[in-house]
Amino acid sequence: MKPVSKLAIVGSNAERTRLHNRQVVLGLVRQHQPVGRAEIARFSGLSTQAVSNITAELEKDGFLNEAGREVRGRGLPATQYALNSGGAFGVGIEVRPEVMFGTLVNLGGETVKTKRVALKSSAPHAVSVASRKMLDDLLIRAGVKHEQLLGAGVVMPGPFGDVGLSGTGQSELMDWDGVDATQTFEKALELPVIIENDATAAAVAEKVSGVAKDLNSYCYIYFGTGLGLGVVADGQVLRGAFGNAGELGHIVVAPNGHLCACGNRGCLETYASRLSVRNHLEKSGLSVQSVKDLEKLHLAGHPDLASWLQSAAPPLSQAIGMIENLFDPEAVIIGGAMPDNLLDHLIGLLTLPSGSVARRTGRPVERVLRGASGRMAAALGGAALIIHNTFTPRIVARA
Amino acid sequence: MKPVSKLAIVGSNAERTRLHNRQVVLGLVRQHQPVGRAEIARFSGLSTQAVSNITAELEKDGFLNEAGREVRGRGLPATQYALNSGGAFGVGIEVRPEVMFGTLVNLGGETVKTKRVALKSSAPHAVSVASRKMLDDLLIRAGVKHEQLLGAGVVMPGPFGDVGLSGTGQSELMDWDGVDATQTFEKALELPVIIENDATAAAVAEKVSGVAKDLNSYCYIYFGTGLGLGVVADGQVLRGAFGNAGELGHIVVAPNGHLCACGNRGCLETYASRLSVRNHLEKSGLSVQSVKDLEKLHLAGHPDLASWLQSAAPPLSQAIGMIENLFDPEAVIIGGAMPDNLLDHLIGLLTLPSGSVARRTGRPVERVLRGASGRMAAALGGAALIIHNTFTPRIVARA
DNA sequence: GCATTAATTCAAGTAAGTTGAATGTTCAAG
DNA sequence: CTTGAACATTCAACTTACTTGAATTAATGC
Repeated sequence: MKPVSKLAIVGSNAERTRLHNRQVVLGLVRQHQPVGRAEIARFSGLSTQAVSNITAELEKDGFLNEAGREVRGRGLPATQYALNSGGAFGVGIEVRPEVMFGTLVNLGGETVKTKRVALKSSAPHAVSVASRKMLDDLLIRAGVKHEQLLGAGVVMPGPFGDVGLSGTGQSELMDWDGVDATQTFEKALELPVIIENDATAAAVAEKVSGVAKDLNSYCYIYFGTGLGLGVVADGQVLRGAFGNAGELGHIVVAPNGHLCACGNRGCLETYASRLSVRNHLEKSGLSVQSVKDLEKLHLAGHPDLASWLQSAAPPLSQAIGMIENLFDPEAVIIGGAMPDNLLDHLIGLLTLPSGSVARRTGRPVERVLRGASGRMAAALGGAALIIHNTFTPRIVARA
Repeated sequence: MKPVSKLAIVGSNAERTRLHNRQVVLGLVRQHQPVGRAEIARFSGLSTQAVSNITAELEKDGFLNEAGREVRGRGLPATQYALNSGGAFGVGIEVRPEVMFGTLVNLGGETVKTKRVALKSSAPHAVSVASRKMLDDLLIRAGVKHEQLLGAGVVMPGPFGDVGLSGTGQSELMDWDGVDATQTFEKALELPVIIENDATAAAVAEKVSGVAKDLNSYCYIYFGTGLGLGVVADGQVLRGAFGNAGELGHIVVAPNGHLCACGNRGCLETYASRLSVRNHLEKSGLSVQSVKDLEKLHLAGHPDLASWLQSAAPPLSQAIGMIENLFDPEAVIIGGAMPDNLLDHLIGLLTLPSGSVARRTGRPVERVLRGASGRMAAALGGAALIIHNTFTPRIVARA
């Protein structure tokens, strides 16, 4: 097991200051583009001169482009700047036991190319070799050079480390125990790599190109193999001391409820998850394998699916109330490997508790939103993590 | 209602860099004292020269003291530095409807003086005037000058803003609606002020002078008027988008369970809180007002108290499992306005779920710890927030 | 036209960190 | 006992990146 994180915060210097300010400026341009430099200066608290220098550097590096001039009232019209979407890219890679997804996303958060590769083996060497192959293919098809990549976000099944959920029957990858995944992929891809779980990645995907664009604190309920929760608080990803935060599936919502594979009773996952739909439908002899299958059943208005929705909504509502009370987010997003219209239906059935800190007047957004990234959410999220990191300053620490 | 936080991250410059590095150095000294400058340089990544300059400045400002020399093997013995506990102080103020507590805490986290004042009125003007009076009294009794104060942490009953928990019968303060509490206290105390809720304050108190000294990610279950959760993640306090994160009391632990004042059923607060003990004991005609009363009953081994403990432990265990799964903390701390031995007893009765990400091998600390700050936790926490802020760099943002 | 307003650039100034050489101290080997 | 290696510290020169104030440019309004 990893030792308790001895988070050591690192000192700053001129170089790191510049890095921070580049991120600040880039983030402000993303948020307000097209925008002039004087305005960026006002937002950031930097001098116009500093902003000028930084934008010049960012333009030289291909992150920004001039975007006309804005004449508004008197004075010299501002030269406006906008993100140069095609200037840099992030790769997202989702590794599952039998398949791997890849996504190439540009600075603007737009998906440029995607790829799906079947995996013969989920062992480290096989996966990392396949990932590089996939990356090269994506780059060639998109006409993007390796130097334009900011990094890769790899989404792998958690929980990470030596934890107490091993009996949950989660389809973990083989032979990755004790392997430094970050290093393995960094070597194979020749890129900086971030390893993340699906829920967190999906959450960040919504920030970069989905419904969370204007949110800074929100939670994302992810229907994956299990049920995960991705948390973004004040723009920062919440990982927990051991990187396993957001294990929503094994929250107990009903003492003495359904028996869960983890040994406990009443886990949320036994009511609301892909596993639970599948089990529910199997009782009627229906075998559902893919998202498409579910979508068909839902469009056909199958009664067994409807009854599952009815049974899933209350526990999920309860969990959302809990999340609202604990995290006080601007919104809760629901998404993942489920058909959009099924999720919409489910959201419609929720009865959110009225006694929650989230029940305030004049909310700018709905309490519950449906994720916009569809079933590619995780892979897209991997790339989004990279993009997000280029825009978001954070305190530099080392283990 | 406050609008959705438009978190705007601010640019950095040489001055802010120095501020950051001062905090880094101060934090490292606190953690490793007594410690030499070369060692601080290694920990922080700064050059020895920079560390020398910064320690000199910190010594001049009264934050650090030389603390002898350490001879270890060859080479010039390092001049060691340690915190100058008496060099600076933080004030903590807990405001309750009828009473106010004050604490003066030094840089080392030690409580120097405390005071209790009855409040005739809980209206803004009366409270702020009384707070200044209390502060001045604390300073005189402790022989501390106003200039030595780093700031004040004021703990007030939440939830803040216009939220949906107003029907919970929580004893809120009068006439504070729409009042800018921070400004009110800053004016009265002539100090920088942080407003915080009791649970978060108590959590930080444990970091500064309690059982969380070596923890960076942990949660604190606070028995106050209600039941709150303070969360520290990677050394940073989690507040939520509207400052109301950690509303643990109204988490539903039993669908269709006890009716709660908030209108929902099965809230954790109806099982495990001071309110719930009081109600439980009232059924037998016992009236418990103070912590002392509870302590006496517990020492006497009163059967009704024992039965409450038995009934409170399972829902609380469930909640802790949930917290572990969602936040993945290094430990969960339990404390607040309850007798220590009662809490210890309660902790002994917990049956923590085995299927939790917290159930890992080789844990350096227990999963559940009892808070060390006793019933002054909140007021102490207010001061601790100030001290903590002196040691902890964070990304500067503005609304 | 001419004053006003505002963005931008220029040039000089400043704060703070880094680097490499010099200076003390201590231990250990000869 | 002397000498040199190992470290912590300091000194002085250097570098980076931000700030400041004046100059420049380009609109608007009268």
